[in-house]
Amino acid sequence: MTSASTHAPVETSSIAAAEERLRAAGMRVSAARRRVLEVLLGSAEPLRADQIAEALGEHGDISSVYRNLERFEELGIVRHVHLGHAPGLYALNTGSRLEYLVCERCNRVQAVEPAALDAAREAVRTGLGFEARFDHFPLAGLCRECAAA
Amino acid sequence: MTSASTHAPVETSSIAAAEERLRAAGMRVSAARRRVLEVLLGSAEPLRADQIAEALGEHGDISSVYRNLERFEELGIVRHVHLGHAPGLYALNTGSRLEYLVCERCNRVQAVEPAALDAAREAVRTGLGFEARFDHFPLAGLCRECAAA
DNA sequence: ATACTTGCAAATGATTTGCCAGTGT
DNA sequence: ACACTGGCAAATCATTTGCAAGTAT
Repeated sequence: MTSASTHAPVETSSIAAAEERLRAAGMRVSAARRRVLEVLLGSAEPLRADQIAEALGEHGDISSVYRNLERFEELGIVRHVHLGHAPGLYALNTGSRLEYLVCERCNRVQAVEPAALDAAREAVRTGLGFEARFDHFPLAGLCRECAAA
Repeated sequence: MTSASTHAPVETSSIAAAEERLRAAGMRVSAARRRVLEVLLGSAEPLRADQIAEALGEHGDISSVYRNLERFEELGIVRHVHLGHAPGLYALNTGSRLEYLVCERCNRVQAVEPAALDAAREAVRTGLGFEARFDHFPLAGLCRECAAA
């Protein structure tokens, strides 16, 4: 693997691959960066920047966290989502990127495989020539329960 | 960004209706409120709170603008949209509510009639039991031009 | 050695809140 | 009169930036 491409998703759950990508980009592998990656890897769900900073302990500085998340994102190591009005949520960029539905009434978040929204995507593409994505900004509306009311 | 002051005839009907709603709710019809309504009525596109405050002139106070927009929204007189990362945009709540598409690459905003997204809405409803809405949070993705690249 | 990074403070942008004088009813 | 409002300052929340000291390579 000598690829110099920087935007292919990280196909691994290991930190080592991310570190290699950092070095390949001429960036340094610091303890703070390793810890951020560990925290993200250890979480089942996307996290807020302040949650990550807190998880880093006493030395968790939120501005450094934001800075590193931004750099990780430029390298394709990390992705973030905006669910409703809430602050951004960050996660490792694994191969399987989920898409999200958010209920505007109960605020419940539903994560689905992209295939679940392919029909809708196709409808938008054929109707408006627009390629819909629900992995950064979610699809908003009313969940089944709230729509009933 | 359209000029709020206009030489075109102002439709006072919707303002009058809004004022009536205010009175019905036990709220007062102040000069500041009337002016906010006039500014919104005079604009072809939704406006940011600071644009409204500026349009009010020297004594345009943004916190009052936010407070009044919030109250207007509770009464159904006004509604707001979040287009991408930008601040909220406010408009009078007319009968015809548009839905929005935002390109994540070029940030272009496309306003469409709800019918244009009915096929997509139907696909989401039948597939996931979710009632999609694109009038508060827009549909994000890539516009035709950006999708080509 | 020398960039790159960190941590802290301070700035920013959007929105909200506290307070009190002012005004609509 | 009286409660509701407006304006101003200050607070909040999420995020960004400046900078001096620290560290990876």
